[in-house]
Amino acid sequence: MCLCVVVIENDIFRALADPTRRTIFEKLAGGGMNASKLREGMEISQPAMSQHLSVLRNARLVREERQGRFVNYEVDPEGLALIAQWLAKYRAYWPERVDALKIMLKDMDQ
Amino acid sequence: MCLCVVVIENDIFRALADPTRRTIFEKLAGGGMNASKLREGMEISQPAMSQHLSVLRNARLVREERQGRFVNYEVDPEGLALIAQWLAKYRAYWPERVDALKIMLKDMDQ
DNA sequence: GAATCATATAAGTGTGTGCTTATGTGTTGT
DNA sequence: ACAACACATAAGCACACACTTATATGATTC
Repeated sequence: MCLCVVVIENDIFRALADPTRRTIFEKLAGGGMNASKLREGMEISQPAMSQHLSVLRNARLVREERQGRFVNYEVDPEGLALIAQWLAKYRAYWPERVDALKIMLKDMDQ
Repeated sequence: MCLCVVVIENDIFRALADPTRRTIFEKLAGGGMNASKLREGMEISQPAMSQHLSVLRNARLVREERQGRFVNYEVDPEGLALIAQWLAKYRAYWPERVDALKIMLKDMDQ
């Protein structure tokens, strides 16, 4: 595995280690939106949100798109793919508890 | 989702956020072994290893089994299943980059 | 039962992380 | 041009984290 992937892998897991960032990511998974809208109902300062988004962006979990003076954020599949790739390395250990995985597979395999 | 899963989810991502712990986990994925053997070729102190294993154990990523005065460690599929479960929530975003996932699926679906 | 070995825990320390307040940058509207 | 707005960055601070050394626990061997 090349160095760059390992480095990003590190960024990904570190990004997801924070519960606030996981919440932000989950929110974005429901549909892209700008930073202000993300803050709604979250009790988080504007700089804090900006910093979290920066971390998620560096981890390829989120990507941005300028739209006028707003910046629209959305889930970046790249990061998720890298997690899946990491997880795939350990598939030998999956069969012991496949309930969640079965669902995952059924939805993918069409 | 129940609180306990969220808490463990947090433990999992925090555990994997450390590169040394990911290395330990990867080593164990190659086959269970005791803490002393894990240290071989790793340049890590005995207490540090013990602490890392404790974190991985709390995250359900690793489980222990006393064998005399040794403690054998091995991958706990529980943690991996929880990651897969977390990842499954975002499967809507997978199709955009499925190369790694395709492999994952092919190996599972038998 | 005393010495030894494998591992765990305790306490202390330097560094990283997530927050804060303050300010900078870039865009829209008047 | 300038005010208002959305967001980013800078600097500082409290706390978490990964390490260290020292010591404790628990199991084997002599």
